[in-house]
Amino acid sequence: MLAGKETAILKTSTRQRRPAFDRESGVEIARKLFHANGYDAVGIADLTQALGIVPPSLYAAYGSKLGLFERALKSYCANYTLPLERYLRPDRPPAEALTDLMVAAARHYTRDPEQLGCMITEAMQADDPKAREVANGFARPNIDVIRAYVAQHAAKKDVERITDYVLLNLRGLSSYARLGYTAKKLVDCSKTAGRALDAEFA
Amino acid sequence: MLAGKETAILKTSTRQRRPAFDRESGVEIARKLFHANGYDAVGIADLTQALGIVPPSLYAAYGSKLGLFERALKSYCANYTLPLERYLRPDRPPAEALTDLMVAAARHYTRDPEQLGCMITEAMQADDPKAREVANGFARPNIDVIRAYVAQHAAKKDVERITDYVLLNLRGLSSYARLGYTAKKLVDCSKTAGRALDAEFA
DNA sequence: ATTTCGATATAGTGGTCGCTATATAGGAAT
DNA sequence: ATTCCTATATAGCGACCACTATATCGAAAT
Repeated sequence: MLAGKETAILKTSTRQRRPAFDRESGVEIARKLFHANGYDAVGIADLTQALGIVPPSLYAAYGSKLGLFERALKSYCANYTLPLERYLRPDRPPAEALTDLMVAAARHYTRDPEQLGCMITEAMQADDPKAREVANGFARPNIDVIRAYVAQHAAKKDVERITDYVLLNLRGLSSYARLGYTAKKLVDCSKTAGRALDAEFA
Repeated sequence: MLAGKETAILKTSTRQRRPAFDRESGVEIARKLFHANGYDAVGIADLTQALGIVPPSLYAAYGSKLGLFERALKSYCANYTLPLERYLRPDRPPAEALTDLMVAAARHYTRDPEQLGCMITEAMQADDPKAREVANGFARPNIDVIRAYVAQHAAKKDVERITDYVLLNLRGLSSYARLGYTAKKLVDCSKTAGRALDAEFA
């Protein structure tokens, strides 16, 4: 290689060098972007611009777009999901607890107009198969918590059906939140959905 | 321009010319592709390959990707959606009719593993805003049919809430169908959802 | 003071996106 | 037979995609 002389042409005076950026706060910024727009719709350019860095820094820090997304989802799970246990206390009437959970989800999913819906739920529907897989991994523990709670209160043959029903409504709430439905409308939907649970657990 | 001579270099012997393609069957092929994969995930290259044509033919025939998608959705609405009127007969018990509708949707959305869910519902969640707008246009009449049916049987103050609940469950069914849930699971969800309607209309 | 090493910078990779400028083929009209 | 007109063909547009080869900077270690 005789590249030594050529590369020396680079002007050294105009190069601006920033201090190393904070990777944790970078994850938070990425989380907001991914939550607001979805995995597919957020590009590397969007991310680097929002983080105030250039692509190589992003790849050095997070490995790939998917790697950054995974960290963003992890942060979401740790700090921004509904506290399921707060609603699903083992001694509560189950229909009431599950209804409260859905009502809380309705409010949670519409809390911030730039963070509508459930980030995990929406990511499970991404076009990118790897992003879906990551999202499924984060969803599973939460699903298991709900199923385990239902299993404590329903006949064995009904557990899967009731769990599916609750999950399906949560997914509907997330989708409708993203479509712009108001908190009131979604809360009404949750309460209506709860009436089926009243009947199931009567 | 002195391009006359240069372009004469094109070999005229190897050019294969196909007969004009059938635009209506092209729409059907596109409908399947869009339904199976979603608007965003289907590219012009996928479409032209499936139709056996080259891009300029596609644009001459349909104007744009969005134009073709619009025709595909129109075909879907005309020939492949649930016949709402068949379930929502004005003289039926409303909880029964709406439950039947949801059960039928559960089966309909899982009928063909390559055409899972409702094409309109899914398109309303596309990343492309124009595709969403088109989908909303096709969704509205169907929503109105359901709302009008509910309005015939429920108190005025409950119409919107019950309609939203049914629509939210239909959306959930479509999403879960696409995630691979079996027809049986979705039918169970529909029946469970129906129990809320039993209570509402009691 | 010198070396080392990690994090930044510039600049660009090959690939795909939706879309089109231009030319040629073939049938219909004259 | 010549002229149109339409629908095809080749070839490629500029923009964006996720990602990276390479160089230089700056601080820590020696």
